[in-house]
Amino acid sequence: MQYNHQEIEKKWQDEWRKRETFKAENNSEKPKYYVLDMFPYPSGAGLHVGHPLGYIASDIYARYKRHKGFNVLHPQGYDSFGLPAEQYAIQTGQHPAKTTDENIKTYRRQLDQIGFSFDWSREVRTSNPEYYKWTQWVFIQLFNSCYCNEIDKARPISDLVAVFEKEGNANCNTVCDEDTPTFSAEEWNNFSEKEQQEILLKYRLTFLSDTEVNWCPALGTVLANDEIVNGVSERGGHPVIRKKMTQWSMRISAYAQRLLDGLDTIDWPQPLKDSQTNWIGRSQGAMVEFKIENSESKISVFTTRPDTIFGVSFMTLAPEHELVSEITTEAQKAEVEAYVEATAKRSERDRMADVKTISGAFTGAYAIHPFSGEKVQIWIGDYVLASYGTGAVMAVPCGDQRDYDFAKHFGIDIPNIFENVDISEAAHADKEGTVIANSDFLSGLKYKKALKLAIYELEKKGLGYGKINYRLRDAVFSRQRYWGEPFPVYYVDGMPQMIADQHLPIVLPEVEKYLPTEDGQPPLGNAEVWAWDTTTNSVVENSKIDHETIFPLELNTMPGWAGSSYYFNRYMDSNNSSEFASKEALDYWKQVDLYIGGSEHATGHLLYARFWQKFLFDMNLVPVDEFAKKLINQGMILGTSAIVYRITGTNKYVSKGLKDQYETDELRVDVNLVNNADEIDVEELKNWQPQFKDAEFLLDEGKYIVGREVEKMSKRWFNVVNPDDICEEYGADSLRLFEMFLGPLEQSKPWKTSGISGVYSFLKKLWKLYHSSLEGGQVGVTDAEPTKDELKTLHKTIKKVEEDIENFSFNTSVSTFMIAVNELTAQKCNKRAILEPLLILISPYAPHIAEELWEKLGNTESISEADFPVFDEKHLVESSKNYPISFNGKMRFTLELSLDLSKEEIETTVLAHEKTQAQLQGRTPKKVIVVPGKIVNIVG
RNA sequence: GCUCAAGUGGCGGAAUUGGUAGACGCGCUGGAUUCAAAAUCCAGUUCUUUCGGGAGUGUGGGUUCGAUUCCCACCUUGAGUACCA
Repeated sequence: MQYNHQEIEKKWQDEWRKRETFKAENNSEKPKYYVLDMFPYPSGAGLHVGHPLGYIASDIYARYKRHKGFNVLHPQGYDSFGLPAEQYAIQTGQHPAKTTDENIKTYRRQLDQIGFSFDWSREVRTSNPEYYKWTQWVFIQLFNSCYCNEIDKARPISDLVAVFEKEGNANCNTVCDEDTPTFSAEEWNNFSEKEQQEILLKYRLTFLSDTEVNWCPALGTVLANDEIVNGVSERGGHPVIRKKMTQWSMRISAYAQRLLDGLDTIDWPQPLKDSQTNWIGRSQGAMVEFKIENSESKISVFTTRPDTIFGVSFMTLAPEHELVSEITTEAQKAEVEAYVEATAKRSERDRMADVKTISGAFTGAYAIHPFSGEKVQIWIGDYVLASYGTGAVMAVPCGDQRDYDFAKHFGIDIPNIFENVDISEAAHADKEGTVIANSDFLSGLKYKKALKLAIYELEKKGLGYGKINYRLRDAVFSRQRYWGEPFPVYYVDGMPQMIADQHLPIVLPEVEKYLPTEDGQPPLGNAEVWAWDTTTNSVVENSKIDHETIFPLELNTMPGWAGSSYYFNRYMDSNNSSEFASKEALDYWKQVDLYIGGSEHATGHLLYARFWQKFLFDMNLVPVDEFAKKLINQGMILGTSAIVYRITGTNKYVSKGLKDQYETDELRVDVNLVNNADEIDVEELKNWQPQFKDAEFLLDEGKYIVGREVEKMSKRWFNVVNPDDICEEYGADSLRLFEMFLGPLEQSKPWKTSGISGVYSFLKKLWKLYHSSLEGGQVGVTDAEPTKDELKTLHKTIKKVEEDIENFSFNTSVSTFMIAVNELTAQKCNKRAILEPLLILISPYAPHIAEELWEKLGNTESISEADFPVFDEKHLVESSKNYPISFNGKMRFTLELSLDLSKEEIETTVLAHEKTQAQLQGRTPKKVIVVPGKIVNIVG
């Protein structure tokens, strides 16, 4: 009987679906284990072989955990809001919901054919109203909360209102906007409703504000910082400019410290933690206030080096700083204005790319040094960023290279405040070991002491205070797009109002066009039925808006990361329509035990999701404040592009070996036309694209050999390999084994279809091993006692595979299986006691063939119900072993020694052997000393 | 620039409480089977050699009886980040 992967795989996929084999219950005697993949965005292109890598790994782990007696939750869903469906809609008029639905069907078919053990009864789709109802609900919870520094957690905004009514906000330690005014209880109570709402917006965890945003004109929308790469949009690579807009934001900065601290409690990859730490960017220092000569205004600066304050010889403001126009003197006005205008014109990208050119202008104004009272020039310069700290710096040219360069360039003084340090060539930025000099009360002190004393003196004199600054900005939450979650928000007199929970979801309205409106409104501005009737609590036609009972609804939608920031909680109880998950379900599953996904989400999804989880935890809505205990980043599978060489200016193509004889252009061609030996079928190529139809090909020994290039799998490089083709030809089990066999999970590696024949022939051998043990194709395994060698093979395999899975080294267990099958085939093993446990070991990796053979061995239950075999060391114990013997690390031989020899006996045996060796080689025997160790060590 | 990760045959990679480097697979070579091919099976495959051996895990040092593994310096590659005061 032949191994027919197509028949077997279809049979078991149907069977698993019918039997609901992988359905998880929300209560069980067994311990729980939650294995999650980052859910996919269902793109129109479908899956390529790179996508399932992480899913295969998590599936192996989930199946392994089931064998180990856990109640495993392993769900899957779709992150189905997103830009590509919307752009397709703009081009074709096709509703994004329809496109998305079709794409999901393709994804589901592709996922099913790989044989994943997902519990599909819990599927979520972020674009489903039943799902985004809860996204809107979380948004409302955030709106109704603020962050209290006193108890270091979020609390209801109503608590804050109570405080304001009683004592105003003077002593209120709650996170808020920097421009929040101070008021008394009396003032608060006298504020109008609108004024009160405006104040509260400065405290809410999601709030409206005029923010300078990253506006991408080509996409017609704003982008978050993590959606911008090298100054252009991550998607499409369009330029991004700064623009002021009224936007919803999330006050993630309130959680900066807890997001940092939480990293110590979770088992995530160090590089990922590092990049989150970097992104949050904590720096400890002080705020210092500088008075301005002949002015009421003051400049506050943030510095990490208050110990160097006596080295200040000038100050620099960002060109956008609000004091620039106020303090500039008549004489300098023209120069300063010209400079401000010039920098405004430069895009963010130019400014970033060009860090070497030093530019700036003197304002003519002077600040007063807080300690020495000396006059200090105030400059503006674009090396100071408006968006970090206060947008102003105290420049210490002797201690900071940028200040140094600026001072050198404009001929400003560079006072030296370090003992025995040469600053004629460059600034001295080292902290350790440096002694401060020429610094009044700080002179003679080292960095640590000087820092403390400087802050102490600043605070004592009321000139400043110690402060921790974070790079992490609040996250803009509004997108000018159609295909996203609508906000549950309407506007009364310009102030946002939340729609009550019981009226959710607010469903995305129909529009005729998916583009922004002509007057620049977001696409929802095209909707005709998009107003809120407060009497009926329903969405009604815009034409009815009267600003008395019927009000306009929010036109922006939520960003892509909204729906993905809590979905892991929703899976625990995804069909619950009255709560986002029941308390029982949340308390049972608690958090994700193993999360697998790409590292590209380090400062996006993974940071936002941690933020929401902490908020939900503060509000007692979830039981733990980190959503994923362990996380693994799977590497990317890269494509191996095929390149043909066209002789420049002609339609002639030369084989790779001949290309150096000509001047050629490189063109990528469909990788599927190339065979394992890098040879392309010229006839197929001619039919592939019209440009090759009449082309001439210069062959090398009758073959056209292509060049190869490893790069990201992408349609535009024609290097995409479709898993459908692989499953068709080799089967899902081969695909799964091969993807694991390619290399370490976390590493990026190129796909080369040629290698798959190895795992495919392994499966055929496995099939054969079981069939030669079955008499007449039926039951033939014997219940006879296995031999020592058979037991050794089995237990060695159990040990290795168990270790491999626990360490996520899935690549090496595939080798282990191959060795085991080869050994058992050689031993002609037909013992049930060996063959059954072996199948269980293999089943997480190659579940279909394992199920089929399991059934053939006479089992009626699914193999996924079987217990993982128990390793027994006694089968591996040997009586003797070959030991390496070395003399001075030079000469080596091996000697079989009994395991229970004493040290003296070993010495005698080795010496005897050495004597024989020496005699044979005609030399004098060396002295032998036994050095204790795992392996016997002998030194001459 | 800074942070992190990684450098092992023709290729993907294995081996790390320091102990026979190159498991396993691909590719390649030879053989068996076949009219032939595919498939399958067997043998070989780090380099070098005067067939005794010698060299060998990016480079140069160090620790050790012994280093792919530990330490120092350097080189290369990849990833992230970037005027963060």
